[in-house]
Amino acid sequence: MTRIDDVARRAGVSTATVSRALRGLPTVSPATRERVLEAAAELGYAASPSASRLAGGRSGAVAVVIPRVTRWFFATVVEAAEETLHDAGYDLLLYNLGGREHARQRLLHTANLHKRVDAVMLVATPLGPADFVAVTNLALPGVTISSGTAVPGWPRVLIDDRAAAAAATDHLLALGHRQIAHISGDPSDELAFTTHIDRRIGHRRALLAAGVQPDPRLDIEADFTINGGSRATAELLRRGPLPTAIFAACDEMAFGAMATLRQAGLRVPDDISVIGIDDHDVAGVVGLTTVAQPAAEQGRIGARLLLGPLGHGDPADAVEPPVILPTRLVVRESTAPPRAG
Amino acid sequence: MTRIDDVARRAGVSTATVSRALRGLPTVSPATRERVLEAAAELGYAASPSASRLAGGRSGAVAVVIPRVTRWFFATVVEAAEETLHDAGYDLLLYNLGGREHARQRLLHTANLHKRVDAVMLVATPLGPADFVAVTNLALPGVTISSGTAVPGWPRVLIDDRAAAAAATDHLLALGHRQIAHISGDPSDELAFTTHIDRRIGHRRALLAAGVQPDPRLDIEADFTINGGSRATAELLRRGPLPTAIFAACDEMAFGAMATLRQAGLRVPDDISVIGIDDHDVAGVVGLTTVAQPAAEQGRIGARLLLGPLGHGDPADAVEPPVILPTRLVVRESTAPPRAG
DNA sequence: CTGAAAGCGCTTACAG
DNA sequence: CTGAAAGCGCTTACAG
Repeated sequence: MTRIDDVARRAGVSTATVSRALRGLPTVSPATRERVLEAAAELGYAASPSASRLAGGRSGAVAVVIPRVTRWFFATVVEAAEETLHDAGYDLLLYNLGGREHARQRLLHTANLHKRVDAVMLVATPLGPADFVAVTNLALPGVTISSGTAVPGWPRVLIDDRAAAAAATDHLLALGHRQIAHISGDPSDELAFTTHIDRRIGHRRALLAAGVQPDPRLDIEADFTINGGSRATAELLRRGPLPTAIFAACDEMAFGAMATLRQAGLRVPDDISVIGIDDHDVAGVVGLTTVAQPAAEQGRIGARLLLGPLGHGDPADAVEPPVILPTRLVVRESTAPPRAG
Repeated sequence: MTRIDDVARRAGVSTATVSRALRGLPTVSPATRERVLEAAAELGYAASPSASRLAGGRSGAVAVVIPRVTRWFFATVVEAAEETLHDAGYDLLLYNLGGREHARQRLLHTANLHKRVDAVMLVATPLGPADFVAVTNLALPGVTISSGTAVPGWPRVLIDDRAAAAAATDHLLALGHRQIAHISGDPSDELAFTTHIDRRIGHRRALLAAGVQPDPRLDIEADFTINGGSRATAELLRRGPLPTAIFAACDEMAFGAMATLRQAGLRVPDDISVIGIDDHDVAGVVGLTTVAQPAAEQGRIGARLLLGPLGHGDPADAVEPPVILPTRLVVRESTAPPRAG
């Protein structure tokens, strides 16, 4: 493998100069820089990230921590972040927690992370008090996406989950629905993964604002997957009373709800309306009405905010107040007024 | 940060011994090992991957290269591989090519990759002749998933794409269909991403075996996404003649087809049948008949085959002939006999 | 603007 | 079974 001294020899300079020239430091004469770049290109040289990290502290990699790549929102965030990061020359270490508590522990409470990466992107990752301390002690730049709690010094990118949920519920209310079921996360699971909590709050507020008393029997929890939405809906059907509409806290759960309703012989929206949040790629296919959120944009903006402190960003990207992205209601065919009677 | 000599001091041994004890080398007395492990635990020590890589050559990371995380198959493969890899103590570097040719070039033709990772997992990644040489020169262990061409010395995990496609077409033929459209990839795009080529071959062979002459007007290309499937189907409707069934080379394109048919006022399966390949999570939701392939298993097996050469695997996992996983027809509601008349 | 030298934190022969 | 020492390939003060 070509090393830095191969380049140095070829360019007739010291390794220190090669290092400086390649990293674009200003303290190199244009002529020298040219010669170095040429030699490096001819040799197909690229600095060893390990050696760079050891000597200089920069690893050239960013950790992206998500709950599950197989969920639409997270895959979309990762895809956008990946492109931004790689374009800036950073590698992406993917940590898919997958609901495994030990995976979260291992990641957060290990000295390893900050020896490996220059920055961290935390996507909807629950942070208990101990985790919070661990993350803070990381002393790494970071960004938080779709996360209720703020990490000191880290920018945040998110949507207004309460407003998004309220918009969904308001849509159903405006159609005349009063028996509206809500499928969301486990309400007792506080941690800092506040998405489902905020969505539930937005839903209830919208209900109360319209003079509708929330019915606990219509409030059911699931795990934000299609299967979870199916099971929750089956439980809803079993339990009674039958709502006239279902508001699922994410599109995937709404898909599950639609499937289960269909299997139960109920038509959407004739018998029951369904609405979600996300605007998943498939939403258009099944005609799901939803509150769209910009997932790719959250990943892209998050990555850019990370690059700032790493010296690769546009200073204009450096914001302190949270970046709150807009959502919008997308009406399709899964919602309609409740049946008369 | 705690370093190896902190642990050495605390355990009353040399750094060499700490290194050996922590990596489980046999040349350490049980008593000493115990003391070292204890000291390391108390200090929360974890070796710096960069230093390890530099000194010993192992980076503790694996590169996973995929076309697009946002597609079901790839997300599922990545999720399974991630779990297997992290459980073995390896980090996962994600390279999402995203159809960007420069991303592929940069990745494959850069000296960087093998300075960063210990092994490579290539998922459905096209390899031109030059790429092929580059990958071979990497001199890294690797595995290939869902890829037509073999890299010398790398195990392969895949399904029999021709058989899977033939199974789909056979199902339609058995129902009585004769005008069967096929939506797949660009037939002129050979590279080594042979998935769509093999699926088309399987389809045509099934047709011919049943005495049906393939109609070029019913053969249309798309990009394996939902939108691609929509557009292809719109084109099919425009072009005529209307087929009685559509076989999409992946479920996502089938979803797009279903959506477009619905918008065109055509009912599935009454007016037209649709079948896919994958068994995407959503397939059950929309009642799509499909040929299921085990995506997570491909990721899991691929990761295990990678761990073997890295000294972490079960030797029993070391196979040379390609691992060909079974597929199976899953009949749902999107296929039915063609309308009489 | 450039170079010589030290040092980053490990692992690996080499001795014993 | 254990340790002293060299070395992995860079970057960074420190000089000049």
